[in-house]
Amino acid sequence: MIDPENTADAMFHALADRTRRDILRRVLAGEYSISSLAASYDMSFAAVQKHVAVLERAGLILKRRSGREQLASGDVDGVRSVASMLEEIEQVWRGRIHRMDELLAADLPDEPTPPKEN
Amino acid sequence: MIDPENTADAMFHALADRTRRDILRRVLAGEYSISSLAASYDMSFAAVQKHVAVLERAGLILKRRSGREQLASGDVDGVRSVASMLEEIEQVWRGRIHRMDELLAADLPDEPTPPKEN
DNA sequence: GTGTTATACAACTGATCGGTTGTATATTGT
DNA sequence: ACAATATACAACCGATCAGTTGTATAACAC
Repeated sequence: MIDPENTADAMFHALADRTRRDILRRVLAGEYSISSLAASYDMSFAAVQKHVAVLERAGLILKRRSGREQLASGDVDGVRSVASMLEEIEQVWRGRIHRMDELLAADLPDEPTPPKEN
Repeated sequence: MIDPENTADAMFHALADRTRRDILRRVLAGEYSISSLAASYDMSFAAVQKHVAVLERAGLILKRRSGREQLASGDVDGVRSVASMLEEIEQVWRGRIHRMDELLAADLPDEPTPPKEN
């Protein structure tokens, strides 16, 4: 189950909810117990607990026990791995531009390439 | 409906499905009709059509009519705007580190940097 | 001990999702 | 004119989702 596509599914799904994105921002700024997080939202404790579980399963946050509290903190490496997935996707587009450049170079063999793109 | 949170919902949701991510990679590499895309997947034409519609609503692809065909191509600006959302989220974490540094600096008021000399 | 707080988890519900089939409407090729 | 192709869209279905309530357990405070 280390399939990167499954990981991508879980990460993008976790990010596709604004409450979860808000929780992620909070716990990236500092450690929060689930109760203190739950106090910030107009929904039950159990609902917030589920959101935290989704973020944890996606590898976007880490939990640490401290007595009876469960402290959550954002996992910046998880966020970065999502960013690198997007970079890979964008790289496909750069490949297209590159191929277009080569095609133009073949059609106009004597033209020094004008500066391109971005 | 220019709420950036709604946009984020739509974009992350669109990316949270591997078939849609695969379609996005294809149409970032070049223009494809919906039929030609549909031929690549083991599902009905209508299912692929729905995936393309989700990607289009999320602002990740553009469609262009050509006769009876609908040609889809990836919108790299959409992909980049998702990446910048992630950068903003990661920036929250950088803020935490920055505050931690300031706290350490306050505890050690005479050491601006930790040089190891002497 | 009692009572309160923090968490975990199961069961339920309405809404949305990802897929299907079927039908309708243009467009193209003959 | 006709048949084949490309798309659009509605209706349906099982699965998952996002929320709820309720119950159970463990760690504090007194």
